[in-house]
Amino acid sequence: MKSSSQHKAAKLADVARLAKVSTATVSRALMRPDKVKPATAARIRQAVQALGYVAHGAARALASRRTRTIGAVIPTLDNAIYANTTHALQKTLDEAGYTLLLASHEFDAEVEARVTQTLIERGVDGLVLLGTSHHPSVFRMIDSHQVPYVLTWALDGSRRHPCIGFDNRVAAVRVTRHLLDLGHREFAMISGIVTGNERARERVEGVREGLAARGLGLGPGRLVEKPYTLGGGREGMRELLQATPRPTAVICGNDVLAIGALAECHALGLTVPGEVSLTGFDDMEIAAAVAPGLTTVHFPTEELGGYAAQHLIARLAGEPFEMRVELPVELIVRGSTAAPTLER
Amino acid sequence: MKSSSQHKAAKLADVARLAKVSTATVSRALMRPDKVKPATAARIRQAVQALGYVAHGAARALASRRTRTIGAVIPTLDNAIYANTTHALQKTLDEAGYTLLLASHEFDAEVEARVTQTLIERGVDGLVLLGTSHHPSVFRMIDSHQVPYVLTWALDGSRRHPCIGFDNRVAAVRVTRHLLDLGHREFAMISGIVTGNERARERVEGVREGLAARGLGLGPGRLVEKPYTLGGGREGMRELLQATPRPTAVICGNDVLAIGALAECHALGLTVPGEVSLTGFDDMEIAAAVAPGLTTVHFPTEELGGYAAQHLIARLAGEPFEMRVELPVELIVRGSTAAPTLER
DNA sequence: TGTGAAAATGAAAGCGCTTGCATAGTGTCA
DNA sequence: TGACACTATGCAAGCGCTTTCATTTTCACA
Repeated sequence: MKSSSQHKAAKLADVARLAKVSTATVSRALMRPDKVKPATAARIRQAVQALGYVAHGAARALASRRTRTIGAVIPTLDNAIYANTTHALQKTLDEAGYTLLLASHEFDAEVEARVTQTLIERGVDGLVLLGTSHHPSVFRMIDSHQVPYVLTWALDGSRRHPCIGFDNRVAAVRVTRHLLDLGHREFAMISGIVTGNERARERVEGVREGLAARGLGLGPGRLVEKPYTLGGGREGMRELLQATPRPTAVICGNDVLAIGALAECHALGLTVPGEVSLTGFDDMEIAAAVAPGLTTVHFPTEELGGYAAQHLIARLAGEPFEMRVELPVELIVRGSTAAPTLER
Repeated sequence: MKSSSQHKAAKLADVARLAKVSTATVSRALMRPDKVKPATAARIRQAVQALGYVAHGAARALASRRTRTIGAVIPTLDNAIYANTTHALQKTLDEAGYTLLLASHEFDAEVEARVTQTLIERGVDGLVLLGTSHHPSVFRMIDSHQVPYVLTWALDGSRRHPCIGFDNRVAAVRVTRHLLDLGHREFAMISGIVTGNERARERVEGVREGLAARGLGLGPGRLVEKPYTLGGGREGMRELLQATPRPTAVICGNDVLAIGALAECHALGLTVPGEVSLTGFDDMEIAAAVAPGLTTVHFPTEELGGYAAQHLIARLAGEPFEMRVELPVELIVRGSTAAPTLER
């Protein structure tokens, strides 16, 4: 805690000198220990220890032309559901010796393009993108720098991009059918903002499709778009309640919106599921803790993170990889949905 | 989307050739445009555009000995409260041309030391650490590499480290006093895991201090330690309810624990605040949305992120900086606390 | 139009590491 | 014990950029 402060950080040459070998050998001892005689390796390890040597990442990256860094661009940190995926991603990468470089863009396509450029500039070896819709310059940059990448959370319709994700449309169909089967006929939806977010869009489409199959639809004033916040959910609920006849089933674009909507129902003295049934998507931990429990769709988000990491790790190691992986989704029925009270 | 795929990424020399200037001039045009004649700069800009040139970060870092990267080590991504801070941090850094390198350790001190080393290896220009307790090797590495850093969320008692944070102890005293003033005498606490987490520890100390001032204390069986999850809160609540007399006021280590505890009360048919008053810390968005609203302590977490960024930006620019900034906390009283029902 | 100072540019030396190739050391088998 | 096949190490050439220093241009003013 004192001596070291004076000196500048040790470099490879210092270690080499102390261990009485060349820098080449030290480098090898650090990168592929099996290429070095055990005795030498031990001597080097000692020197590293003694000097507190830490490799200079930039120099290493420049010389080896790899950074052992993977970049991930996510919409926002402020959503536990991405946190799950990101955590699994980080963990799996870490175990393989890669570092995760994380960037978020708060649902702004321009910002996304900028941070992606920054990541490429930082020399990431691979890139994890969330969703399938991206600023054209994103794909252009990826293409011109030949950065291996994988799209996540959604499935690429064009089948041109490697992807690992869920079928959000099917998930929405399933929720809708559940409500239809309970007897609901008056539907409404609080969607997330669909601009540049095909996950949100597909969920709306799925609901429409599910309804259409029974000759129903989402009439005017029956679909509102709100940011993925509790406030958005409350506001959305308030707006939907203007319409007559009042919807008996409100499908929310994710659990956060649904819990906001639930809070608003409580505030308004509207019983759930008595007067209105509510559903979400994502199955966050809190969906089970609120009262009543939230009917929602479970997405294996951690698995997703692990798979995304494995995909890139395999690719970077020159191994074969899947172009398209679809993960299963599951409807979770809890207390927030029930048959509508027939009183008309 | 086609031509570029063939070539390898353009480098500085290619731009220089196309613009008919030296690499030095291109570099200057990119770094300090004012040092280059406008006409030349325009020509260079054009060449950059035409080639889709993106600077090689590692080379740049190696030559300039700065990465314009700041590292942040946070306990977990899976907590909206850190997401707030992190987002503000990222935003402020971004505006100053810095990139945030984020790492989490899931409350494991060994992992924290490892990721910190990785960040230093990656050559971060500065480091943001969360909390004041860290593995000794963390400070050793920081010290030997002379990395400017700042501790956040808590205030360093030793006054040796630059820090920006809150007085968690005082926050806890305030909550305790509020409950005492309502007339509570039977207290219990669900704390977060205190090992290596002085924020959690200080909150416990604050509660003890607040109680001691009125001649009370936290008896055996009245303090449980749980991880910061909803499940932790539920479990904690269940355990505390074993004791007799039953506590009338339960102080939770953060809002997540409190909401878990609230859910458990609902499940057990225990009314809040009728039979038991509940409080949290952090004032997450959801604290206002649950029913009843959660009494908690608000911490200006976004401000914290902004300040931390500014601190490092100033320092790296050679400007003066504050060694210690304390941010104010505020008690937010909502519906989850009330006077105890006197029935003994 | 000539002069000197300031502005703009270029040449070249690294930044700290990896890695291909050459060389030295080690062990094996006849 | 000598020759051969490895294995372990060293040498030195970059990786793509920034930056110092020297040189050339430019421009204001006389």
